[in-house]
Amino acid sequence: MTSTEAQDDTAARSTVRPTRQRRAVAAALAGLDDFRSAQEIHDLISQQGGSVGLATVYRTLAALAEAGEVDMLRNEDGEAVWRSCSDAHHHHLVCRTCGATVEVEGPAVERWTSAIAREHGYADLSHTLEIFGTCPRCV
Amino acid sequence: MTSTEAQDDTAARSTVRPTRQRRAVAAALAGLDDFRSAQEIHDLISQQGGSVGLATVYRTLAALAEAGEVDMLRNEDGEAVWRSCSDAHHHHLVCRTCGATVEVEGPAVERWTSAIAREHGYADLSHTLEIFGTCPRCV
DNA sequence: TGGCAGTTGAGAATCATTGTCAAATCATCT
DNA sequence: AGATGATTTGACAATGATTCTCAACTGCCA
Ligand SMILES: [Zn+2]
Ligand SMILES: [Zn+2]
Ligand SMILES: [Zn+2]
Ligand SMILES: [Zn+2]
Repeated sequence: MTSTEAQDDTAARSTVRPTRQRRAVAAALAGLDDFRSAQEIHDLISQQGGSVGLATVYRTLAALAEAGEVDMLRNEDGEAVWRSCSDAHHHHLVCRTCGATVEVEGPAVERWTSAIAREHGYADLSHTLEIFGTCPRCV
Repeated sequence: MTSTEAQDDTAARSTVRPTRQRRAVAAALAGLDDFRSAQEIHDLISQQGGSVGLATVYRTLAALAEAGEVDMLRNEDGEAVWRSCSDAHHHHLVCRTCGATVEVEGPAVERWTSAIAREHGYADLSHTLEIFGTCPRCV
């Protein structure tokens, strides 16, 4: 996950309805512990008898990520994958085979990145830090 | 950049010719200090009177990255961008506006990621760590 | 100079992601 | 309930980056 959060959203007036589709996506994510692509989440919902358009899955995932409800990162192939995580800022140790994830925290790393960036005069920071590997179950 | 390097390449017999196209791509990279997309590098070569097919630019960049000659990372939009860097393993502080880059090293971070991963039984590791921001010149 | 593996480029093909827009839903107010 | 207006959805088109295809071309070396 990145460290910058989109907060403003000038049109803070708009209602966000908890529709059947959005509940389905949220439920699918809640039932998972791994990072999954939009396509996989879409398929999962279908397999469970649900029916949500792929575009809606993308829109919902984007909204959830925007709201900080889920984390999105790009796997080694550049594809976006999502997962519902804890609230606190953290990073991930992800199995590149099955997506199994471990949330990790590194206060020292956070401080280090800020210091480095500031030192070089960079502002409006964000950072990505993900560890990929093969989990014990995937040999 | 990631920490794993592709080494084997079973067909280690193949010759790698220093063609006009490959030289053009290498030269373009040498004349840059920022991370750029394949398209940008392609355009740059064209502007300087050169002519190299976009597919060849992609192929050459992939080969150079494979050989460790250049670093490839994905910007916040998920696009792949390349840059010729120093040999040692390092990470980057990148301006999300102009691509201006500062190479950074963090031995402590390297140790930390390895420890965390090992601790959870993950093998065959690699990691990504990039810091994005707005450089001094881009306000 | 011939032969050939390695290379190239134009264009098609993939594929993830986003845009379009009419139809469907929902919330609210008579 | 019925009307009304905003929000949401989904089928499908459109993008855009990256890869694939394959016939033509080239660098190398006997
Ligand atoms: Zn696994
Ligand atoms: Zn962090
Ligand atoms: Zn800049
Ligand atoms: Zn590192």
